[in-house]
Amino acid sequence: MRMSQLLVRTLREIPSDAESVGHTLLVRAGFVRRLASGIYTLLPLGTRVLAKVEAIIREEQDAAGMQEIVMPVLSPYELWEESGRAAMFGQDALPAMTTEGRGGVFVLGPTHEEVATTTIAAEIDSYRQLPVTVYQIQSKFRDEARPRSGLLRLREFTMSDAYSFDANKEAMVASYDTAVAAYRRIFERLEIDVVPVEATSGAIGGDVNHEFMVPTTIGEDFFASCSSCGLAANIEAAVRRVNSPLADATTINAPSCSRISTPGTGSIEAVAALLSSRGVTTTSILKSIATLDADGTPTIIVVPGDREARLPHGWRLFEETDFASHPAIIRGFVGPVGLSGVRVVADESIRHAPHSFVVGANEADYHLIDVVVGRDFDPDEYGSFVVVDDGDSCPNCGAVMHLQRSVEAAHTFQLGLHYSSKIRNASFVAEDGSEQLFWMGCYGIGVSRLLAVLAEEKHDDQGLIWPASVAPYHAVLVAIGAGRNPLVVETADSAYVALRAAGVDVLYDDRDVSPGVKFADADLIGVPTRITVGGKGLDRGICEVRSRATGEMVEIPIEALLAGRLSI
RNA sequence: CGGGAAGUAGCGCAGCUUGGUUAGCGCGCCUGCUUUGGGAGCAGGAGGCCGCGGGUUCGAAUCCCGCCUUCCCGACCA
Repeated sequence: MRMSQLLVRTLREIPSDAESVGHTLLVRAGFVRRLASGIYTLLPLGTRVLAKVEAIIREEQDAAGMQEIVMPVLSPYELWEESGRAAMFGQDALPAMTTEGRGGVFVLGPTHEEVATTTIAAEIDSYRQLPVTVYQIQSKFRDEARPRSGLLRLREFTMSDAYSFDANKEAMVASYDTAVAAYRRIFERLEIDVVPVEATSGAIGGDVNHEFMVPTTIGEDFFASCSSCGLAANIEAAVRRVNSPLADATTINAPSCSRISTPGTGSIEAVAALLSSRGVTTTSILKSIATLDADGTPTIIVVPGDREARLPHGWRLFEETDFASHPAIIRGFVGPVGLSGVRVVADESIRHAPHSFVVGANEADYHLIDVVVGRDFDPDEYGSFVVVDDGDSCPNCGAVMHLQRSVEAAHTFQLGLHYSSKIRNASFVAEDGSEQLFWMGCYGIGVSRLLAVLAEEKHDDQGLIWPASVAPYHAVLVAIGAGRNPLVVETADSAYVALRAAGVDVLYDDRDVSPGVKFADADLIGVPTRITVGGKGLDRGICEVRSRATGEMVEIPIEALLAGRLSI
């Protein structure tokens, strides 16, 4: 490509809407432009990178036996009612992306489990046709409450999504492992360091699943990882080990519990402040959170006052209407003592606490003091119900865990029968002649997001530094003094032809601008190899070849360049 | 959805407090000349619904009200 023709405008100044360095560079170097919040156009350079990332994904998934298909962006609303996800996404998310068409309502797909299941169900009748894994690379639409950080969190973005169909659980696990292995190779080729972590399945459903996290400062996610055994889990799924029992109820010397007036203290901090004269701190208060568990059963989660409660997957916090229908539970003064008909679960760490606690009295403006766990209330269940923090103990080996800020680059799920049991006719005839449901898996890579991650992780003060595997061009040919030196033009033109003939993806900077501009743009855009042809070098029969990443520069004979070679 | 900030030329900004000539500056763009190995110089030029609507006023980029959009923090999140 001749740069004089390339649709690119580099910006010298920092765009006002860009916060992260990586995104700033993508904008300054002319890869992307914002159309609306969370909606971006990819200009030619950005498009080329995206295409190269997609090509790698295609190659590795094809090699793994996965087959590419193209499913529609639009899907009938009825399909989402069938799977139950119309209700799950709720009043806001799906309708916001719904289009009224002739003859029905169609959803702009946020993901494609329903469509994939329907598609495969129509094509596969027999176990003999299994296993099969299909994938597509396509736009997805999500009603993000808050798009952010450029390409990191978009309302419309490109995703590579794959769906596996198997005859039984063992086969599903095998397909899952195959897909995960393909993902690992993809990230290797992209030169992106990913950490597979255990995760929660969110709105997708299913049991076993992993996220591929990229540790980076622009991450909006956290995962906990063990410093010793390597266990890693998303913050939403991570649990901790509570070490050594410390005491039990019988050894605590506390008077029987009593009510105390605590007007207007709807928070742990307020209670601690009010009762500080009694030596009460946030750690001696129990935080009681009213929730509905995955089955809709009212459940109080009890955790130490200084910790954040972790809601297991599928649970949700009480809303106004829930408090209204459970009058015994008083917002701001929830407690585990004396509640009948309400399940209480507690974090393991309070089980053997060596002291009494302050808890909500389930009465407005009152708390209970001198509450002893095991004496005054007995949780129905103990578990790990706090959000893991830096320094907590690994549930596996007990070593210290650390939190890592990161971006979710991919997510893989073993769905089991989650969708095939809901979508009609998602079954096949098994070897024994019986009708069986598909065992499914689904897999997604956030392709657009990878550009943001790459830009953030691969740059220096001068600009972007693309890995060769995805760089928009392999090399940039810079002609110095082309406007006044016919020999430079002649040589550079010939080199451009020769390099292309040799299979080098080359960007030829033939613009009539100063050398400084050409060098600065070459660095900003981040093409891995820069070839400089100038009058001074021509006099000596050489040109310069420089590595963007290392700055290393070698001189090679003009003849080598004209033969399409970039080394001596 | 809660909190904060901001909308003035393609991009980045000043002007607004204290209303009043023709709304400025830098980058970019166009023309000419000079220049040419790390974002050149001189001269000339084009480009504005001052986010939108209403109000106050003789007069509004500037004051008041409403709305929209964008960014940040949080909530939420596949």
